[in-house]
Amino acid sequence: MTTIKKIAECTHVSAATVSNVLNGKGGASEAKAREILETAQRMHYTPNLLAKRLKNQQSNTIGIITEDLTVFNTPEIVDGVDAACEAMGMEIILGNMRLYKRYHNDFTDTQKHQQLLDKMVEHMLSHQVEGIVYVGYHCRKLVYLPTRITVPIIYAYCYPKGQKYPAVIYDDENAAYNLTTLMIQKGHQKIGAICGPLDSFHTLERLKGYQRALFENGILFNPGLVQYGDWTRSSGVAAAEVLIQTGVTAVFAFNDEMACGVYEYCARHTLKIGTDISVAGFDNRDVSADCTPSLTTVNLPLEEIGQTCTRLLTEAIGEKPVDTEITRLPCTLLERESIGPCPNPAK
Amino acid sequence: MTTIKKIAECTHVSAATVSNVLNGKGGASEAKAREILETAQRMHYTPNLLAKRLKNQQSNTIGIITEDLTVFNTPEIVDGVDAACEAMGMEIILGNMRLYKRYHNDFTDTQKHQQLLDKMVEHMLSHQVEGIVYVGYHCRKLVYLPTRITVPIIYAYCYPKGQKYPAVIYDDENAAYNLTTLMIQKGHQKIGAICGPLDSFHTLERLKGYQRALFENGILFNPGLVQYGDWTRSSGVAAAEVLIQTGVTAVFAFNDEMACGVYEYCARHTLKIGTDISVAGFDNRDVSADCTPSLTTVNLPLEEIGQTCTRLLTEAIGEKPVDTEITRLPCTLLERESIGPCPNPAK
DNA sequence: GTGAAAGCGCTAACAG
DNA sequence: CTGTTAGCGCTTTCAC
Repeated sequence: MTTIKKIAECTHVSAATVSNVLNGKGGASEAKAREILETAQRMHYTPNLLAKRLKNQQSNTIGIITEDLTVFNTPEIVDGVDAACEAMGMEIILGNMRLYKRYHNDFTDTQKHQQLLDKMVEHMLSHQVEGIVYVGYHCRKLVYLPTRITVPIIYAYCYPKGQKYPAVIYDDENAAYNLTTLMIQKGHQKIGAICGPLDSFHTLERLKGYQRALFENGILFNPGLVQYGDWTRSSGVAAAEVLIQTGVTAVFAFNDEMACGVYEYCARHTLKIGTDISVAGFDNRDVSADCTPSLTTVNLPLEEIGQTCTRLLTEAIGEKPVDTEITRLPCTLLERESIGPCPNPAK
Repeated sequence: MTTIKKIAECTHVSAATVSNVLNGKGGASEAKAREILETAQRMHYTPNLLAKRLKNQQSNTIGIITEDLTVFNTPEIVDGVDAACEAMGMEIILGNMRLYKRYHNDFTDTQKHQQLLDKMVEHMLSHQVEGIVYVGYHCRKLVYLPTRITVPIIYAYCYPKGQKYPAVIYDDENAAYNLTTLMIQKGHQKIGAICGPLDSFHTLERLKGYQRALFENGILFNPGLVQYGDWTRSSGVAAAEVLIQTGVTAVFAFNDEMACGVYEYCARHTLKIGTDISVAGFDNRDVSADCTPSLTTVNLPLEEIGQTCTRLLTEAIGEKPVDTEITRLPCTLLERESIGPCPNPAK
């Protein structure tokens, strides 16, 4: 381990001078400075961040707590936080609770979660983090919150009960509204919807957007055109079966997997997607770009969520007044091939 | 910030004693000890890890460098490393190079990569990591390696040129061999293969496994039954078209996406998968479980790769003799519904 | 049992 | 321009 002290010895100056030079603080003769720099290089000096931070009393680090890193949305969000941090010279430390792997969708054992979370927060605090980003693995109201936290925290892809802390999620409703509007613009009037479960936040929001688009275009909302799936492909197939028999010309599946189910149904019944029937999904999962015809879907601003969190967090760290609002980031419509004009525009 | 010193003041003992008690080192009267513990609790004492580690001269931390966190295999591997570390009281720090996002599949700009990597390693070293896991985003021979590294390093999902360092990958060949063997056991003799590009490590290995299975079962290898795709669904459709016309009864797609392409082709031509024709994929992507019929595929031991890396790394850190072998972890065959008996077992 | 002292690597304030 | 000193929070001898 090459230390400042060793360099000082070799160059016959004091540690302070070496420190100054290495940090570009000037205060050394041209010659000495060069000698020090060269020696540092030659001896492969690597500053010890632990010591530096201990001394400076600031870690320049924020903590990311993820509910589960292996769930599809999480890596992108972490990536966003990471990128933003890099850009502003901050660092991250990652704490993965592995909630999904441990408990799947069982969110009833609040106590266990609470315990895990508190341990995680404590751990982050031990690392002297200056703020924390909490990344949920699906959008929902969190019922457990850190018991004791001494730094700013911000929630991504979920939002805390009671709105005591800021949160960044995406705008489900407008995305669904835009997508439905696009279908209407293409001449579709009988548009089926394949929702997720009714108790899902996403279902509710997307349904609202769908309904608003219909309303604003003077189309009667027909509850018979709404089916409820469970986000799986097979539930999409089942819903498609029902919907297509009602004579819909377009189907809006609330996620890409269920949209694939619609594809499957159509393939079986030799309905040509984009011609005989239009289909849209949601989430922009890998498969949506790969299927044929490519699936029109909604891209989630995951990376932006991460970046926005970082920005808000650093503002909060900088003692700016924190507002505890929920920020909703817009999604982008990915118009691809699966939505075509209505085959029989005459109503 | 509650420090040991403050606790010492409050309890009228020295910092040394507080330290001893807090670390369960004994050397204090029952009464004093209890008082100290209580005070620490009450004042929400959180140990400062920076100071602790600086003093102890060991960080208990390993660094994970990922080529790109957002590529499908990476989070699982990171999760595996993380889990293993947690189990042995180690910590991780994550450094994401974002190679895929920055350059996509362009690995020609070696210099840039080299620079990024060196910066990353330097950064990790600054954090006093005791070892490094490098997570590639696809299996290949790495042409750039850290210029200077002073701690053990181990490669996951890729392997370094010249084999100077240990690596952990998975066993493509045996997985393909097992899968092909399964098809043969079900009576299939004309088995088509849809490979990835010929210059891919995965293609080569899997092809070897496929060929070995044929050979061991006395089936002539017919090059006409091998098609080359580019891992995308649409290339799977195209390959299926060719293969199925040759009269194959089973198709082994070298990834799930291309297998989905086969599904699509079959749906269009009303071929029933698992009955009229058997299909298998590789990778166990989400879609494979969701499609109908569910796709028989190969599960990649991603988490195990992470765990194995951690184990090997900690051994290396413990000064155990390091061997620089490539460890190949077995994949598991996920037998689902898409492979059925051969429709006309008479050859 | 308990505490004083020294020091991990680094920086900041101040003196020369 | 350069060095001395002190100290960040913690632990570890080694005396008492």
